[in-house]
Amino acid sequence: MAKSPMADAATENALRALETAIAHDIHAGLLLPGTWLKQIDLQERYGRSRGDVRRALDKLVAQRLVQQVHNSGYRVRPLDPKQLDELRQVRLILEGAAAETMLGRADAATLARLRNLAEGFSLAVEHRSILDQHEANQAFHAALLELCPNAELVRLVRETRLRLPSALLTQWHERGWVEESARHHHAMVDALEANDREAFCAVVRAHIRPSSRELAFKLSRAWAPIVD
Amino acid sequence: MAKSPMADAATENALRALETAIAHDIHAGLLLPGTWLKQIDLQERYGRSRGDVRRALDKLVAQRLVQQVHNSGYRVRPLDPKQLDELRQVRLILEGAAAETMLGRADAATLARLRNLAEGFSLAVEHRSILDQHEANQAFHAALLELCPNAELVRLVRETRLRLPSALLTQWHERGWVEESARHHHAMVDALEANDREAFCAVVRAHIRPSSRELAFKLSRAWAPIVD
DNA sequence: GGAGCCTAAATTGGTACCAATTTTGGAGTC
DNA sequence: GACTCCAAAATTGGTACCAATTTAGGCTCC
Repeated sequence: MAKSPMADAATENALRALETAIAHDIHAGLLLPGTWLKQIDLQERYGRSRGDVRRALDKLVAQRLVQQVHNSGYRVRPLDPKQLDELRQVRLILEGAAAETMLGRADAATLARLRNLAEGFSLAVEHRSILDQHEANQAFHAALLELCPNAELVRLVRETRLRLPSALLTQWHERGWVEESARHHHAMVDALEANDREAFCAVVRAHIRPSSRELAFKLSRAWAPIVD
Repeated sequence: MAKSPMADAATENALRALETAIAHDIHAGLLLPGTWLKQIDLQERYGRSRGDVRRALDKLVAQRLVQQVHNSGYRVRPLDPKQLDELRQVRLILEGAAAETMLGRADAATLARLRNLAEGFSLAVEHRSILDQHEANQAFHAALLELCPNAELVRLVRETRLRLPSALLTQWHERGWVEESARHHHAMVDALEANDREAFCAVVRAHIRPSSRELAFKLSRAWAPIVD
């Protein structure tokens, strides 16, 4: 019988789906940093076999979103303040560099789509739940990243963003931050449309800027330091 | 009985060791891009159980050094020219940013050590095998990276470097390249000692500069494109 | 009443086995 | 002689089982 790409894609997607499902729940704040991820619980929660759960957890360990302790299992990785600050710096480096590559690459249709997504986030900020805001924000940034021609850079940006518990961060930030983020999004599209490199990069950097030091402290002081 | 950190470290190191052993053989050119990594072969070659081999290969897949094809197994990931060029750009971004953070951080002892390693590479270039040159080069850059205070950035730089088949690259480059690399190393230490930011960053960038386009073509044309 | 120890349950991690799929080798046919 | 088809061997990937370790609960002793 001939090869069956359908089945291949199905199993591959199934495994990837579990991986992203767990990651999503971590980002949504359902699984807090420090939580122990018992294999039996995950197996029931997501309706998968234990082997699948183990493989997915191993992937998440490789992504540094989850930590494995021998004979104790997997836990959501608690980030210490130093690490959060370092990741913020890495985001500045990577997303700043990615921004440089995006100018002059957006056609009218793309600009319209980005405007739509920016407006979607603005609306979510006003009327919807924090989770919806999170989704809208991710949608905008995903669309923005598609402008970057360097696929490897895009992958690194995505992975780095995935390592920060964004849902928790926005939730705990000062009130004005989400509104400012919405303004940033519109400013980014404006700068892209005007092909203004300086302005665009400045906004991208400002978008990452907020210091998460005191926040990181709140997030981390309850858990033991990481020793890997 | 009390916890046994020794045993933990042992098993952990054992797994990591296998992972790095395979990665090393890939970089050394013993396992060429496109080679199928049969689990039985690896199991015999490194004297490990099949489970260990599978876990190590999964790690390498996560590092994008190895590719997994369902029902066909694992193969050394063939890089296409576009990807090599993109990785070169990412190296410029990351190592350039890392260089910015290194200035004013090297004390006399560290400078002496770096000089020693730079000289070690120069000697290897003149008198030793390509494999030794590769080792000496890695030793110098590992020591240099220790100057960067951002651990996350250091990790990214290491991972990105590990994704380029350096042994093959240096082997096939034009004759003068290794000698120029050796000069670069000395120039880096000089700039660090003089605390000359401009010069240091310029050398770091020049060290990555060589275009690998025609080389990438040679490396990749024999194998099918990557479709993940 | 509280601390310490010991037993039992639960959880993890590794190994062995088995089914599914691909590949290899050979026989038969055009 | 070359191509096709079929069967056997080999390899992969998943599942189930089992040992090792940790954790929880209860009992005893101080």
